[in-house]
Amino acid sequence: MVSTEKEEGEHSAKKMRKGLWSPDEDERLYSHITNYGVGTWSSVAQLAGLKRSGKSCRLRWLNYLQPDLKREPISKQEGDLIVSLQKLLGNRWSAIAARIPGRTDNEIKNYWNSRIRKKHRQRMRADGGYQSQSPEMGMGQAEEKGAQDSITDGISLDLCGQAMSGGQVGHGATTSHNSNSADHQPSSQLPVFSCKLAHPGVAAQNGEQQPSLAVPFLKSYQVNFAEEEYVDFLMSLSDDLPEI
DNA sequence: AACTGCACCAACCGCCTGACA
DNA sequence: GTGTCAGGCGGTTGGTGCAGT
Repeated sequence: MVSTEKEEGEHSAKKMRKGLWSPDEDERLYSHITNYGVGTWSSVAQLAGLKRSGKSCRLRWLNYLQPDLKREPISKQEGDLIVSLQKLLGNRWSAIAARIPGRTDNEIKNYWNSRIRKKHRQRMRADGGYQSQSPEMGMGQAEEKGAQDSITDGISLDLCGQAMSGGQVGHGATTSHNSNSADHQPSSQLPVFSCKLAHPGVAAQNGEQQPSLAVPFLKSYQVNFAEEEYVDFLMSLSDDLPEI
C-alpha cells in the first residue's frame, strides 16, 4: 500500500512515490496548477515538491483534481452514449471521453470494462458460457468478443431520450413522442430511434487540431430509425469520421 | 462472525507519437 | 536523418468495500 513519509525518507531521495495520493499531495498539486499552470508535468512534480513522476501528476490531475469533472456516478443516459460511441469509435477512450463532458477516459474505460464483465457473466450463466477459455484469461479477445455481442444487443434495447451537450441519442415508441422516461419501452412495439450524434469531421478534414473539450461537435445528424437500422447507422457514421 | 465472490475505482505499466536539438 | 524526452493513450493490476453464504 501507500508508504509513509518516514518510509520514503529511508529510501533514496530520488525514489519516486507510488500508490494512492494523500490529501496533502492532492493539495500541493492542485494549488500549484491553479496558481502557476502546468508547463511541463515533470516540472510540476518538482516545483510542487512532490516525489511523483510527471506522468503520475498528470494522471491525478486529469482523472481526479480537474475542477470540471463530474463527481456523480455515470448516468444511464451517459452509459448509453458510451455504448454508442464505443460502437462507433472502438476502444478509443480518450476520443469517447472528449464527447462526454466531465468524464475522463479512465472513468469511461472502467465503466466499459465492468459492463463487459457483467454482461459476459450474465451470458455465461444464461447459455453455459465459453468453456474453451481458460479461467485466468482475464479480458482476453475471445471473452471480449462474446461480451461485445451482448453489448450490441444492449444498444438497441437501452437507449433512451436525453439531450447531451453536443450529442443526443434516444428513442421513443413508434406511435408516441413521449420518450422522457428512462425505462425500457415495451418490446411489443417496434421502437423508433432518434439520433443526433455530432463529431468533429469538418475541423479534422481541414487539417485543424481537434479540440479536446471546448468545441468537440462540429457536425451533426438528426434522423429517426427503426431498431434494426440504428446500429447500421452508427456504423455508417464511422466511415465519415476522421482519424482522431 | 468469518469467508468468498464480485464490482468498482485508482493508479501503474508499456508502448506510441510528436517535438526538438 | 537520428536520438532523446515528454506527453498521451489503452491495457492491466491491485486495493477496498459490499453483499451473499
